[in-house]
Amino acid sequence: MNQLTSLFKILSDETRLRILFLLYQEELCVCQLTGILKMPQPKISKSLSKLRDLGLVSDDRREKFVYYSLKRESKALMKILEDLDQDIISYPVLLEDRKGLENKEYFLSQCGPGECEEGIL
Amino acid sequence: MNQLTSLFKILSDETRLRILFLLYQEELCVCQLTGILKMPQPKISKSLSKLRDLGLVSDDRREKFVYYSLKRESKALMKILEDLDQDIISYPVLLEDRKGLENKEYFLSQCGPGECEEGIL
DNA sequence: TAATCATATTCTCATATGTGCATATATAAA
DNA sequence: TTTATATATGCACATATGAGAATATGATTA
Repeated sequence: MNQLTSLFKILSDETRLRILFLLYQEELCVCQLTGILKMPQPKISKSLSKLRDLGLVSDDRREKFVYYSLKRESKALMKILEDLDQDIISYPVLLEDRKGLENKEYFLSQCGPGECEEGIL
Repeated sequence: MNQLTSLFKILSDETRLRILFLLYQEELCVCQLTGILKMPQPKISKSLSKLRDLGLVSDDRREKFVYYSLKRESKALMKILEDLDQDIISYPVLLEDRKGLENKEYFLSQCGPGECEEGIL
C-alpha cells in the first residue's frame, strides 16, 4: 500500500512524470533528458535519483554518459504509462516530448542551454 | 497535464486513496467512512473536501447525513481504480476496507469511536 | 598530469502538506 | 427554543518538498 502511494507521489511531479514517460519509450542519458525537457541539469539529476531510490529506473555508465532506463518491474507503473500512451493525444506536453526524442542524437554533443540550440530548435 | 499530476498527488495519500476506492464501490456518508476507516472524523472530512475541490466526488445531504459519491468523470481516475480492483489481492488494506463495507448500516447509528464499537468489531 | 566534460550533491529558501485538537455550523429531534 | 448529532472549519505545529545556485565528483581527453 505504501509502495502504491509512493508511486503516486513520484508521479505527481510533472518533471518526473515526463522523464518516466520518455524512458518508457527508450533509454536516455542525462544530457539527452536535459535537452529534450529543456530544464537545468541538476533538476534532471535530482529527479532521476528519486526515481532510482524507488527502484523505478536503473543507470548504466557507458563512456562519457550515464544512461537511464525504465526498470519495468512495477506492474502498476507500467499500466499507468500504457494508459498514458494510449491516450497521449490528451497530453500535449507528452506528445511534444515524444517529438523531442527525434533530436536525441543531437543532445549527445556538448550543448549547454543557449549555446548551440538554435541550430535545430 | 496539471490535472493529471494533481490527480496523482491526491492519490498519493493513503486516506484519500482508501476513500476513493470505497466510494468506487458505493455511495457512503461521512460517519460510515469514519467507521470503516477507523479514523478521526475531521480527517475524513478534510480528505473529502480535497476530493471535492478536485471535482472527484460530489456530496448530497439527505436527512441527518451527507452522502458522498464518486463522480466517475475522470477517465484517468476510473482506470486506476479499475486496475486496483482487478489486482485488489495485492492490497490487503483495500480488501479489509471492502470487508468493512458489510458493517455500513451499523455505522449510521450514533457510534463515536470507542463507545459501542465492541458490539461488532 | 592538467583540463574538460557529464553528472551528482549540497545548501538555502519558500512553500506546501498532513495531523491533532478545538470549535463552529447546520440540521434534526425534543 | 433548547439539545443532540453530523459534518465542516480554523489554528498551530512539525515535516516534507521543489527550486535555484553553487560546487563537488568522477571519468575522459589532451
